[in-house]
Amino acid sequence: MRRPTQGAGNARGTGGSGHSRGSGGTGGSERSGPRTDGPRTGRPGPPRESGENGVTLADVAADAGVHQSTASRALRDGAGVGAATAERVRESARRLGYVVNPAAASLRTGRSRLLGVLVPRLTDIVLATVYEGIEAGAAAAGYQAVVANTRDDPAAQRAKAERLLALRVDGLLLGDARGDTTLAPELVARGVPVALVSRRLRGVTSFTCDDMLGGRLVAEHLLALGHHRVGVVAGEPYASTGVERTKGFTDAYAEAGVPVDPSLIVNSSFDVHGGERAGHRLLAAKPRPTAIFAVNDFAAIGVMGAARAAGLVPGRDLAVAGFNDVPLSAQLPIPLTSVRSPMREMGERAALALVGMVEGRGARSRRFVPELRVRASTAPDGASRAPARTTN
Amino acid sequence: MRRPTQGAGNARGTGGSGHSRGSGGTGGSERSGPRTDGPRTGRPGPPRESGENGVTLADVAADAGVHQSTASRALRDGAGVGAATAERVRESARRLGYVVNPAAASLRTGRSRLLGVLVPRLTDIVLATVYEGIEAGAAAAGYQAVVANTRDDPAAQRAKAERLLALRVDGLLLGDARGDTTLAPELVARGVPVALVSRRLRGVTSFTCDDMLGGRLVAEHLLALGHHRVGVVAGEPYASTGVERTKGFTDAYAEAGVPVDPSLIVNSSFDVHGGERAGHRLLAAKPRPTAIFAVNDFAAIGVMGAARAAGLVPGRDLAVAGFNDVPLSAQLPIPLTSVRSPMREMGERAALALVGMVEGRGARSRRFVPELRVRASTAPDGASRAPARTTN
DNA sequence: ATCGTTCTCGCAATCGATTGTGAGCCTCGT
DNA sequence: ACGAGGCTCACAATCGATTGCGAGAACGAT
Repeated sequence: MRRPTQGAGNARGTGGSGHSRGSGGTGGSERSGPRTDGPRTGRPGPPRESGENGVTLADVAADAGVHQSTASRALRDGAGVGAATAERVRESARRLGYVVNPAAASLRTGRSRLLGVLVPRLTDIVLATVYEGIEAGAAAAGYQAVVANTRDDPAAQRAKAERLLALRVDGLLLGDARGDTTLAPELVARGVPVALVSRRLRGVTSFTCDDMLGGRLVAEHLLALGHHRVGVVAGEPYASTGVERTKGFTDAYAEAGVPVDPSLIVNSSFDVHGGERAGHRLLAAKPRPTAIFAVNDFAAIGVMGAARAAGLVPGRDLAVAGFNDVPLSAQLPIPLTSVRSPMREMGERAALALVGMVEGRGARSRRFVPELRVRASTAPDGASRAPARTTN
Repeated sequence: MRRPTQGAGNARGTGGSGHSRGSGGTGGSERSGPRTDGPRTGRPGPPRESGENGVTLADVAADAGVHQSTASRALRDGAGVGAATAERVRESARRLGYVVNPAAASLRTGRSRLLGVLVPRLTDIVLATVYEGIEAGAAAAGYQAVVANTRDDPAAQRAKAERLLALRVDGLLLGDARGDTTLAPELVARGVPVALVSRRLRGVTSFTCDDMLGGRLVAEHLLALGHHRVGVVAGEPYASTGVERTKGFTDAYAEAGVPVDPSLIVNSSFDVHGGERAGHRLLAAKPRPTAIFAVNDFAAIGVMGAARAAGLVPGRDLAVAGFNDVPLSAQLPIPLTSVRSPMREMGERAALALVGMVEGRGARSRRFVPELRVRASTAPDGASRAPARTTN
């Protein structure tokens, strides 16, 4: 009795709910009835299976006995479609194993539901963890994340960003923002929805750890332990993470009336090797520092290696603290004192926020608060002062 | 002011190369000539900017003064298009900043140039490294890789695979194949181009390290050092990597007439924690083993931690060997003996091979040969035998 | 000078999903 | 009972790129 439209078997053995459709299928005309048979010159062959299983929206619509448009609406928000009809369509879709073709939808809507993500390198467990959060956040919002490694190389960043944009991602999440580069602002100026994770940049919404605070926490801890001559392995100068962790640390020391000797602040790469090199340099300083703060756990591990090479036992002869608290840090032979930052959550919130921007809801930057994790690598400075007790 | 459709200035000052085309534009009729003006009910509004910058193939064609089809061919392989014309089209595309819309192309061709990748977890540096290779290989072939973490959970593997398939990836690269699961074979049966990386599975083309050989290399090394009572941290039983490394190792020992005590072979997760637990168990064995082979570097680090906790110095009181030779291993306080596997290359070749399968060229499995890296963590067994010299 | 080949290029039809507009049909009020 | 107002649904037109087929041009051969 309802929409006569076409025949299309609907073989469901449902008993009642009589939507029998009066006119019946008239068994014939496959296509949409009367058609101004237009000029029929070309004879393009069909490309191939549509997608996963070849089931298209038209198939679902035919099966449910409704028009494609109705089926489409029913499968989306269901607005403007009767409850019963919607359910029938959903059932058909389920039974037929229908899966929307994102290419078709994207072509029509102009949105891909893809989020591009740029990271220095996924082999850096910190970024990998952040990415796990991004993936989860994106998925929760119905988006798919697509990552690319840029090795912190400006040219690669630009190239990968364009590549992702060519893929028509709806937005870009940058985990490799550099203070000495203009890529991020340029993208924003171009109207591309952009958000930063892990590293900050003025003028671009970002989701980061409160690195200044993190650095300060370490400083306060070392100060309480009586360390007055301290070194800092500061990371790369173009990354806000290292810069701000260092600043928070030195600010706190300065406020305590014990300014950090500038010559004891050295830059480095964020890996074990970089930390090792920096460690050697710091340990060769005239009065040797009694504690070293590395802005990254792996760099801290490198520092511990350098200490050993110098015949020092980390935690006894030299206090060492890191940052990020990667799982490995707590399992080290000499567990590493570190600052825990909610990496996964940062990624998740960043992804959700970017989706918000994409969908017109806008978003505000957010800084997550870090927590100090004291372990064996930082012990009271046996030489200069009375050890202060710290609740572990 | 958008696409000029017809005439379109083509402001190029090119002089000759007379491809004047008799009929010329005739500047008139917008649409395709005669048309049975169909009923014109709906009046759908334009969705939005097409993509990156709104430049479409039609714009390029108009700018170059050719038909879309010609422009399309010119920008692709250039087959069937005059050299001069092709160059002119390419120039227009370049100047206008044209970028193909993958959604449109995908819709028409049925192929997305997307490669789906499944890994247990990107926070595992081994897989992250493999993925770097995959990304590079895919990019080199003009494809984009899309990863998802499955945490080695069968349900998640299935869910993520379907998700990726729904995205219409052209093929799937599995880095998390489990021997106790049928997902991979099922996908193959469904006709989905599938390749495995890192782990193997009978009947599915894979790109792996020759893990048996790797295990054997470690065994030979430890045998040469005189270790007769050895333990194995074997990893997860569902991963071919751990299983085969263990088998290669025990086979070699058996062949040498020194079968490994089955009670000294314990499974474990592939991380530090797992290695630590397994290490404790092994070190509690009646006659304590003098050497332990962990099928994964992180597990080996855990073993070293367990050794320390037991008052043993790795490399002196207990030989420890790992597998994969991640960068960290060589930088450890006590550098770890490990087996180097070409992780990045494996990923790259796997991606290239998958592309080959997608494009109809097929591909054969391949096993990469590993290399032993001897370091301080394995020293001659001071107790039982005369140390054999090994060329480092 | 005429005919046949080989190239080039334009035509128009898709691919599958989305959506503004308007036409039915039902319900409810008076 | 009849009209108004609401809901539901169908129409058909896109989105942008690809492609089989055929027409026309250019060129060589006889």
